[in-house]
Amino acid sequence: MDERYNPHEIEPRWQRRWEEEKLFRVEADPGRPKYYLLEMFPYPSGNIHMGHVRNYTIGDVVARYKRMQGFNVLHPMGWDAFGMPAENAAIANRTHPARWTYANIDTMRAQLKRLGFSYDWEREIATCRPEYYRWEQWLFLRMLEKGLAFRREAYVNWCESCQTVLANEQVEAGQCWRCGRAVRQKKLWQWFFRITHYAEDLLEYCDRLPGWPEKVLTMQKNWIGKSLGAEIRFPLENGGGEIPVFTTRHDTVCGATFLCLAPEHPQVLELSRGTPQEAAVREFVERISLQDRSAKALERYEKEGVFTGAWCRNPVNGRRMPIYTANFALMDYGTGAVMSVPAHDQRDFEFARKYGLPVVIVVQPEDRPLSAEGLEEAYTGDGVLVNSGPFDGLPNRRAMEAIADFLAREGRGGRAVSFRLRDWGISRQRYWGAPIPVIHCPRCGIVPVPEAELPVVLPEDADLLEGGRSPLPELDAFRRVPCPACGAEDARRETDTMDTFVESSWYFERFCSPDCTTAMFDRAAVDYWMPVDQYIGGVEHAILHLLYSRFYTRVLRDEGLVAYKEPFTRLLTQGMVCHETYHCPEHGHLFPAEAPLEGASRRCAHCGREVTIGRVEKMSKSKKNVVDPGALVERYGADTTRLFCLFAAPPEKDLEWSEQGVEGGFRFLNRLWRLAADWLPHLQGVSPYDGGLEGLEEPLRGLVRKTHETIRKVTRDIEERFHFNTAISAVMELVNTWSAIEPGKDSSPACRAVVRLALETVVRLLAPIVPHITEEIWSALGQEQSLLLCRWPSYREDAIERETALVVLQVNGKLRSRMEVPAGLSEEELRARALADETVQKFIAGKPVRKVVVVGQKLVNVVA
RNA sequence: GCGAGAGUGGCGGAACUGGUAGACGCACUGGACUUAGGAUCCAGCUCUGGCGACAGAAUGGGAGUUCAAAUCUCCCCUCUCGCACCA
Repeated sequence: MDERYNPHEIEPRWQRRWEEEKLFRVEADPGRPKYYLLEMFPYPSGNIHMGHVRNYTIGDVVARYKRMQGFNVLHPMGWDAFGMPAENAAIANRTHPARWTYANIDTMRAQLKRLGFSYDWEREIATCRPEYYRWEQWLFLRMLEKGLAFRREAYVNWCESCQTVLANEQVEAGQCWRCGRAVRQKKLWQWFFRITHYAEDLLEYCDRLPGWPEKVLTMQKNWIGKSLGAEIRFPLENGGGEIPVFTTRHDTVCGATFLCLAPEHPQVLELSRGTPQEAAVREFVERISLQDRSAKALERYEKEGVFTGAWCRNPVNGRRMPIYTANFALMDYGTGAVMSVPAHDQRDFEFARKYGLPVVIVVQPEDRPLSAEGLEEAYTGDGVLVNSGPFDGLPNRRAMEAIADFLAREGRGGRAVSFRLRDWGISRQRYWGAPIPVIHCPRCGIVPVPEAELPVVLPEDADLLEGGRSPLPELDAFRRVPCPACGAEDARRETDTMDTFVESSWYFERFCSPDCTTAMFDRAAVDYWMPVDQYIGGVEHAILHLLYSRFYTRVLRDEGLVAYKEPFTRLLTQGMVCHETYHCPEHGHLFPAEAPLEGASRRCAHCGREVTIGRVEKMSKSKKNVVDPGALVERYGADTTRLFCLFAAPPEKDLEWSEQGVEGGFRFLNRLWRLAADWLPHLQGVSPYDGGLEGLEEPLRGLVRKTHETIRKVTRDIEERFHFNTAISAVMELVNTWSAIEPGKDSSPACRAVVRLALETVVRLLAPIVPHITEEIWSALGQEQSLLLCRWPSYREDAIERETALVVLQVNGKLRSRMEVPAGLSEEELRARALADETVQKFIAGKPVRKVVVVGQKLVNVVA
């Protein structure tokens, strides 16, 4: 072994060997227990960033660890390759999205390989390839047949700069999740997946996913947003018809004094027609629909509305109620109409006060009686019904039941459930996506592309148009097709493409049989590998990707294609990678390298001015607080990079990047290397010590014990909670203990055997974390087989037992002394020894001992 | 506003079911080796008082339960994340 630790020489060498010997390749093997470890596949944006490195390092450690535990581990990698950045880049660089994407994939694959991740590269997939998306199109047709895919005209979230529609899940605080531009409402014909069909099931199963973080499940539950309530239909005063309303407070129905319809509600314009209000309503509706979402969010407390000119009757007490249209009523939720009870709902209250509408109290709290005139805010608590005719005197909770029954009897409504979850809009007016396989025929309507004609290949010779518009609608070669049903020449192919979240909703199944040409996947392979045992990725996908995948899996199941309902048994959401931000008064945000440390402060490398050190924030290009993994690997190697990612914080927490911390990791590996090199000449041909503690003297005895204790600790830390940081520190402790023994000083066979055991253990425990340096030391020890094929070490109980115990002595709960006693003393014995202790005596100072608490072999507390 | 989570040395972070607070690492200080070292090795390192043994205080703040609280309960403060007119 070389004297110097040189990662740049050893790392590529081992990577080559792993690849040549195909050590990462796996096959389904029903005779062996499987473990499917998956990390969220990346969008091929051009370069691997620190977030990827962290995510994939965590995954790689688990994959390698499980492999050493004897599992048949599936650990694949691929590319979420469709999407808008490719189009933007294509325009900016005058290239084609496909060329840009494939070039990025090549770069990023090389970067991943350089980090030594144990992927089975023969299973690599890119979702933009027709062999992949043809099966997505195939399933789309099945969904179409079943009504799970459908088309309707709807108000959709429209992003002007992306020139496309966004799903509700893709709108964050009124802004586009991708570019940040304010989203506005636009009415368009769109394709949807009926995810609401599974709302109840998706919600229910949230409680059957014990391996998922509580936080993610809570987010999903809130997103699905089930509420129990009632539907109440309000008959219109003039002529027929009624307006259905969803409410969770049907107990307050007698306090409803007016109705509010969403401005987009189909009946709004109809109701106002011919009334003096017609013009005012039209103007209001127009104004509100032009408002974008963020403007609406900002004006959240500015309630406004207009009387439509129409009236309805309260179906319970017959009260005559004006119908308004109001900006706070959402077409998206419930029925798009609200019964307004100003006394018991804050929004309705504000609205009523603004427009001078009546307030009627129907729920009286027991402690303080309310009056309609004196009311300063809505009362939303419980109480007893008043002003409610036959329901007066009922506690409001019970009144809910009674009123629901009443409504059902009268044919005016009844119990109802409402979900917040909307159907998933999957149409994108984009080019770089999977084509939706249907044809519009003027005679036959929507005609599915015949299965034999799949895939509908995205034409790769198209050039993008100015503003990023999709070329597909103008590409006759693509768009003009004869109708498959009637042969009409003037049929037109659908030019919308699918949301890229569709591709990522089933890629984990495709990994099981990536080359399958006859179906989405090979059933036997999926039966063996799926579901994913451990999924790892960022929390940012807590709703979008994870909910869509759960939905898609249900579709596959109902199609009889898979046997399970949930795709991911365990989920780990890793924290973000953060870094300090640097800001120069003249040059703005600076990269870490542009703000070198000078003593305690930092100066701008361009102008020498002092740099303000900002808060620690998520690494982002715009703030320039990024560290390039490539540069890091070049400087320290892959092992150091991996080590620091794992050591700096437990995986679920945010990681604060620190140059000095990386340096520390590098130092540890150097130290391990040197120690190994120093000992190696003494360990040739020596077998590792395999006994218990008998017959060993200190310090060897201590080292053997520490070795076995470390195996136990590291195994638990990885197995139970993926706490690699504490696992690594345990190994560091073992190395510290070992390094106290000087090489060559004690040449006894026992010493050599014990040290060999310690070294081999360190190497095996660190193998999943820093695979290259450990392989190198392992082979220098004379081992011919790769560490990858080596089993995870196990510990001996009889090497961990201690013959003495350290017992802590407290007086009145305060630590006063300690004593070393032979292991296995009785409580009586411990109590006696504790009371006899000099320091304890001093602190009880003659006071009577009231109580003595003995805790195991660890602690005695004397209460005096 | 609603929901979830988190506050521990100069810093990142340890502390299993309440039982030695600060493992491990970084930074810092002193020393050794050295032409030199930002290399390596040894020692120290929560705060206050004391030469010292030692004593006192301390896990965001305040109360409480307990022989014993970073850990459990209640109130308050701060921060992060998610949802955001959801009827």
